[in-house]
Amino acid sequence: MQSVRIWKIGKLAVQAGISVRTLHYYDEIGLLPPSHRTGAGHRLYTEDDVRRLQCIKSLCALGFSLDQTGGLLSTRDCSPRQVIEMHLTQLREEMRRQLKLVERLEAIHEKLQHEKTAGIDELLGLITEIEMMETFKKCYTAEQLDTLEKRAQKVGPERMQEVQGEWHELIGQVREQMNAGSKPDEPQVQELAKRWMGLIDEFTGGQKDIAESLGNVYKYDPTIASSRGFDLDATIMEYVAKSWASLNTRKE
Amino acid sequence: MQSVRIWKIGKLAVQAGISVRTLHYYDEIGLLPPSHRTGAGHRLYTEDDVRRLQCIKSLCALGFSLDQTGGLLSTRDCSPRQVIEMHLTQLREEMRRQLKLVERLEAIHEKLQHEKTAGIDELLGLITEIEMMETFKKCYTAEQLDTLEKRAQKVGPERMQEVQGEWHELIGQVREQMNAGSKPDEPQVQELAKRWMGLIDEFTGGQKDIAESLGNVYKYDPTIASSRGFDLDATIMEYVAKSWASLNTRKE
DNA sequence: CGTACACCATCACGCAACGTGAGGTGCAAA
DNA sequence: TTTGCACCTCACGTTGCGTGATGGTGTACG
Repeated sequence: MQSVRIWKIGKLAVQAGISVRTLHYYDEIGLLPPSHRTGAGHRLYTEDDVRRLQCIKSLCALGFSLDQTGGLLSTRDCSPRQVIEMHLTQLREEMRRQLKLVERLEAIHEKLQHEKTAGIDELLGLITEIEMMETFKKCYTAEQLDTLEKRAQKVGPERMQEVQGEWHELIGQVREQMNAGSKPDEPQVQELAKRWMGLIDEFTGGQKDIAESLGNVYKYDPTIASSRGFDLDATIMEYVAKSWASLNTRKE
Repeated sequence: MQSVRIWKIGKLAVQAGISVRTLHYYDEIGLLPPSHRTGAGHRLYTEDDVRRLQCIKSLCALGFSLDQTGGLLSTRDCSPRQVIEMHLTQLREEMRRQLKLVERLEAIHEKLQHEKTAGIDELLGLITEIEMMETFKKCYTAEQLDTLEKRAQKVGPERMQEVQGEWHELIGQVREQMNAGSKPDEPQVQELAKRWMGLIDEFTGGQKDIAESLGNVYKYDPTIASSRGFDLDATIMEYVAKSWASLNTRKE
């Protein structure tokens, strides 16, 4: 109603639908310092401040961090197009992760319906089972999947988890050798390669086609490996393959 | 290879693919205290500890917090079914939010392609515009939407934002009166009702059908109001409606 | 036997975005 | 003058660790 409109912090908080503490915080980090203060130190916000706050709220509602928001509001010239695109791809990535989680949980939930017992141990068995199947599902035929499932049930979830630990260890050791500059045909590397192939054998029940498919999975989509927690890439797999080959050629 | 297998913290970290600090932390919060320590205080993990760690990793991978994970692992009897379901619904909720964000950003991104200028002000105009349209899109006919869009362009984004602030203020004042026990036909409440209807008028360009639809939006889906940042529910709207009605009956 | 070096230990601060008091003013009504 | 509300400035708590700082251990090697 007056020519100059001024808000104290409480009113502004109500008007913007946020808390006083939030405004304190925005002041603290320099995102929205009030244009004026009273003699007693009370914050006084002008219309410009209010507009800035609206902007901040909008950008935050789009998922930007306060830091990014501040950046967007300060750069007068630079086009926000790129920022938006980056943010968008990032969000989509996040969504994919979420979707995977939900799918996993749904699978577990469904399996839980069939099982009568609902102890924590069964739950964990199901979880490892589903994690495994999920990894393979993309590349195997139904028949192969069936074989793998039987195999997994035979060795049991504990051994599966143990094996996972051994993989981590083994991969670490191989990477060490690689970084140390060891050649693939040196004996200590060949030793690692033997353990490597041994694990694969146990895993696949010695069926070559399955082992090969497994190799392809990791070869053509390294993201799967990292999603399973493995620090694995094409160079390592090639290194081990060479080492294994050097073993076999000598034997012949 | 030996009958009793013991891991020190570094080995276990490598084997599990996590950091030493993480194991320190899990010990600190009591989630995974090692079964033994050496005389010098070095942590010694047994096979049981390793299994527990695998469980923890699995549950975390499913999106449970460390707290929830600890709970799941400690409750031997209670069925985890409910926990899973709760978590699942929560995750789905989260996904819906994410999806909304992505859609909004996509809309903004598309609009940015058409606009030549890419300053921050235009961006903010687009954002408010899209937020508005999104609210309405669910309940209006194409014709009404068109009217609303023209209306929004006419008043401009700044005024739209200002109005939003006034809404917050107004809603707060009405809620105050309600909580204070004021009757709808008391003059100060009627004053608020007048402002309320004035805002709606400005908003809708005075078209009754649009205003009515708007009322229905908020009446039948209060979640929309809260997603727009309004602390609005059916009781408040009824209260204002009564107050407005009391004004009009007196006039006649 | 000493020493070099990797590994282990315990603090303790930092991050994001505030929530939640605690303890002390400013200002207007009763 | 007292009450009471709105405001102020610390300052600690949240989650899941990362990243040093500083100092003790354990073992392999000369």
